[in-house]
Amino acid sequence: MSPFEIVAEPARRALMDALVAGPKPVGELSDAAGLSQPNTSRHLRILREAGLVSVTPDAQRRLYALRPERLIELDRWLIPYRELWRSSLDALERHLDEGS
Amino acid sequence: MSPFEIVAEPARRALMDALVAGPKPVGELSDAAGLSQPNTSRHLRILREAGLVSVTPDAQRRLYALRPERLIELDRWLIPYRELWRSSLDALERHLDEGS
DNA sequence: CACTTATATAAGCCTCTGATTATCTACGTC
DNA sequence: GACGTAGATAATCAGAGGCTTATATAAGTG
Repeated sequence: MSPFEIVAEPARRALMDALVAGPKPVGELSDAAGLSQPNTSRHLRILREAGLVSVTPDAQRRLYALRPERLIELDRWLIPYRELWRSSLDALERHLDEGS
Repeated sequence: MSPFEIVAEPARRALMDALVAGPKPVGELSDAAGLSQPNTSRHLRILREAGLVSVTPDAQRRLYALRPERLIELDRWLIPYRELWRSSLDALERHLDEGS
């Protein structure tokens, strides 16, 4: 599954956003993302298989952590578009500066 | 439809990629993206409704052009993750520099 | 005005995926 | 070793979305 598809799902973005602050067990992620426990596990599994999170067992809990490297692909795809919107924003700015 | 979902679809990324070079009519987009004509029209409609492309009639043709502004949302979402992978890449670099 | 080209829309099918409910496993505690 | 907690998995269901085929509109061309 491509990072694009992974990130398309709001539930998964919510989980990832909750992980930005640091590793968390499933229970906390479930609460933070407002997902049921099984659903949380399912999406975490998808994230894990896509290489976007890692797991380390901690007694009966599992600590999930972000592995953001695969998002670089997304970032690289954005590059040409970024330049486009920059130039259009620049144009707008110039337009405003002219006071016309 | 969120930009995340829009961009999740390979066919739509192909269309957008073809538009980076500049506006194009449907026929060229269809060829460039390797999509059937109706399918091309369908995805272009989705892109249009999401505000990612604009259309200007040109006789019996329709010229589609990129409107990349809405991708800014995607870019902003990436910011915290970008910092994470930067720091991990930096760590790797330091590690290699140490020659250990 | 018939014909062709360019594009849009409609209908239908099929697959994929997300959510829920219920169950199973593993670990810790008393 | 019974019980409670944390998490994973299975089964099922429902809905969304993609692709194709067929048809419609609209604008040029003879």
